[in-house]
Amino acid sequence: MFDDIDPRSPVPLYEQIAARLRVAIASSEYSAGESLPSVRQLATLLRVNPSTVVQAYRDLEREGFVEMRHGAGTYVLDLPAIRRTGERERMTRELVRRLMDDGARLGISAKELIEALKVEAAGGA
Amino acid sequence: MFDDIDPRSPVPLYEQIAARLRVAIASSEYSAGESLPSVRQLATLLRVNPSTVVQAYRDLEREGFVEMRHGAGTYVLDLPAIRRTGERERMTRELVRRLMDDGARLGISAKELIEALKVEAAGGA
DNA sequence: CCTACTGTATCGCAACAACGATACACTTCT
DNA sequence: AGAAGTGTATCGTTGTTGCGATACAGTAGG
Repeated sequence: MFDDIDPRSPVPLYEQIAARLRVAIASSEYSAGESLPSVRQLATLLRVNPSTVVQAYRDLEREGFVEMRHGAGTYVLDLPAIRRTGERERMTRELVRRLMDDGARLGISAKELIEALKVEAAGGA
Repeated sequence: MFDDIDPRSPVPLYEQIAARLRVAIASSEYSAGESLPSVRQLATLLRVNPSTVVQAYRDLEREGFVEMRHGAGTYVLDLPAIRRTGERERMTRELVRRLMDDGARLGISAKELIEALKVEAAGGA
C-alpha cells in the first residue's frame, strides 16, 4: 500500500504519505471510525522518522479527514461530516485559483480553462 | 503599473513581477518587438535588487514571452508565435486533469469545480 | 575607440522547509 | 498503580529559496 514512497522524490515524504492516505480514505480503504496505523508503526514500516508521519497526519487532520486523539490513536472521520464543513468550499477555491494562476502563466485564459474542464468532465475528447 | 508589488507577501517578489508582466504582455500593454524596462531601471523603480528583476525576466524567457539580448535589452516576442504550438492544448488538458485529480481526492466533483471556476473567473467572491 | 548603457555570473546571507532525535504527556488495559 | 501502547513538543541538522552585493561581459551610439 505504501510501495510508492520515494525519499529521493522532490515532493516531500510527509506529502507523499498524506496523499496516499487521502485517496485510501476517499476510496473507503479505511472506513469511518477505523484507526490509522500508529505514528511509530507507520514510521517503522516506511523506514522514516515518526515526526514525518506526524506531519502527514496533522495535514490530514487540518483537512478534516482524521482526528488525532492524544494517547489513543488517529481515527478517520466519516466523509459526509468532512464535506459539511466550510473547509470544502475553501479548498475548492484554492484549487481553482491555482489552476488560473498556472493558466495565466502560460497565457491560457479562464474561458479556455472552463471549456477544457467541461470537455474533460464529459469524459475527455 | 507596478503598484501592487509587495515585499511582505508570501509570494516572492520575482514571481509578482513576472506575473504582472505576463498579463501586461498577454493584454498587449507591451507589443511584440517592444523592449521591457532594463533590469536596472525596473529594479530602481521597484526599490528591489537587479538580481530579482533578472529572475523574473528569466522566467518569462523560459516561458517564451520574451527574449533577453545580452547588452541590448529584453524584448517581447509575438504571442501568436507562442500560442501556435500544439503544446498549448496539451498543457491545458494537463492542468485540467490535475485539477480534477486533486478534486476527486477531496471528494469534489467536476461540476462543482466548473461552478467555482466560473465564479473566480468572474472576479471571485 | 570609448562611454554609457544593456544582460550575466558568482558569491553571501537570512529565512524557511524537510527530516530526524529525543524527551514528554496522555489513555487504555490489566 | 503500572506497563505498553498512543500522540505531542522541542530541539538540531541539512538543504533550498529568496534576495542582495558586486564584479564581469556584451552592444550601440557618439
